[in-house]
Amino acid sequence: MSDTGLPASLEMAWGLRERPSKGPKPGLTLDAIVTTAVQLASTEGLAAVSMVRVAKALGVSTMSLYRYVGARDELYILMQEAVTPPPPEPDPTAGWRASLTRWAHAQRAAFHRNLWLLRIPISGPPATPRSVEWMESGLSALSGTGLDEPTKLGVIMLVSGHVRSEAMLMSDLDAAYTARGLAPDDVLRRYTRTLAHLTDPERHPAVTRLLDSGELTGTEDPDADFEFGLGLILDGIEALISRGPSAGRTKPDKRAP
Amino acid sequence: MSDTGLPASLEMAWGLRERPSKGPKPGLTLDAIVTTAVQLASTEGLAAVSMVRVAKALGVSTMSLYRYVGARDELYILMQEAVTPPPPEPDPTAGWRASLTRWAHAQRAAFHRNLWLLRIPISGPPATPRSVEWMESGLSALSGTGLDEPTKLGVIMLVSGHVRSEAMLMSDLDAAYTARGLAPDDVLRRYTRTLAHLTDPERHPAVTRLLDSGELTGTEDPDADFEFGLGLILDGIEALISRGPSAGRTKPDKRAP
DNA sequence: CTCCACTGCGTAACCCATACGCGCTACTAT
DNA sequence: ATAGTAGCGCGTATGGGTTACGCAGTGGAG
Repeated sequence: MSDTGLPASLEMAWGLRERPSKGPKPGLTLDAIVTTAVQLASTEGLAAVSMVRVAKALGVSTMSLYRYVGARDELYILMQEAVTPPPPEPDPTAGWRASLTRWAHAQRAAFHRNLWLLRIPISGPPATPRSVEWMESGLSALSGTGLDEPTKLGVIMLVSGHVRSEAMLMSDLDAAYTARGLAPDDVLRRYTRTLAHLTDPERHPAVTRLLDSGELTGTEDPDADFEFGLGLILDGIEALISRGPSAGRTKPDKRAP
Repeated sequence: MSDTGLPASLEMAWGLRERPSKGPKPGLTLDAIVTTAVQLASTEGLAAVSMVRVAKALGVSTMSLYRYVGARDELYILMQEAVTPPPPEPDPTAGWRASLTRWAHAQRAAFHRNLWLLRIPISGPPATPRSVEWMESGLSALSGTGLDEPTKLGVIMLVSGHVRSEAMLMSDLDAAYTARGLAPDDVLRRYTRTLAHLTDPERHPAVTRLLDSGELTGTEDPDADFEFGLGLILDGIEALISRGPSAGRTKPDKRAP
């Protein structure tokens, strides 16, 4: 009946389960484990977060951790949950556009604060308290737009997809210059040079034009890039909304092929 | 001078390097290795592609592979390159919107054909022949729009970000139901039920409204979702273009803070 | 005909996740 | 009080992985 199908540690996160009070006093806390793992990820990247390393950092044996966490992937989810801040407070006076903009920026900030988040492989739909809070927050930013519910969902998924994309780019760049010992600018400069070597003005006229234009803002000014894309998306949403409340998403009624 | 900084196998992909003709005849080809790896990924997922497994499938020892490929990540890149089709032929009669739409669809199709592609961790900017071809193709779709070069780049990155996002969702869903033995629909149904259990109409009114609406098209009809998002983005681009050629991307001249 | 660049590969060092079961602890029900 | 038992930490073992290193042989270049 009330079986959520969720792992035990996640049910704890939802407050559905207490730690039992039977056996010997636990020497560890889920919190301590997750905090240590997060610290490790912040300083050495997600790849450094292995059960062995976390246990060593806590001064316990590897297998102890499995009393608290079902598997490594579960630990990853808990780490994500731990560093994800609550969504911004709703501002009833603000319109949908301002609200959604704030929502997107907050989400982006969270990713940028912990770039390793983007390295966590997603294994299923979000089922943590925080992720549902963010979903709630995003949806409610669109109340008053007259869009129907599934369309709202489509909109916030589009926006958060954009956020993820841009943050992923940052994460990649970060990984690239963490691997070698280079500065971010160096990586980009080196890349531009390499590209210039490899491209052929004949076969790649457009790329050549871009390189010749000098201003490779590609990833140089991430803020501007993000803002630019978000602006375009919001413009598209605006067009959708003003097209009338009934428009919604045209459900293509599949005719027989 | 002509040092690209690229790994040897990638330089081969660009045709910059021949296999030397000295020692004993190579018993393997890069092609054979990559093909085997791709096959393995298609049938058992990217996680099954280990040097050990690939070597075993080829009937050679593990270490032999390292004569052809510098590291596992390099093999991943070569796999990506191998399965990525060339971008669609440009159609000079088509406008930018049709061209870009075709471009996006082709890219999406490539991802959907090989969902494991999305599981490859990106470690740097794209530097393979195919990825440059796609870049070229995307940029040239926007010639005639009057946008300046960096803006064009921003636009195609936005679009391909959307493609990636949607495909990633598919890949996640796929991973979820490959892991357990469930059908895709079951995963979604189960998720909806779980979410309904966990959410509280008081704390999550908007999510509840969504769930009550019945039509959880969230990931149910991926095509429609993708089309919807792409349409919004293209609308945004259209607005940008018609705003005038000089508009470009407003470069925020950073005033002193 | 000699040289040596290049071949495949065996070995081994080093990571990792996790199943299983032991000895023990301390709460709960009697 | 006391027995029962759920829960604890952890040692051991299994089975996976990547990759450095160096050997013995090969065959084209000089």
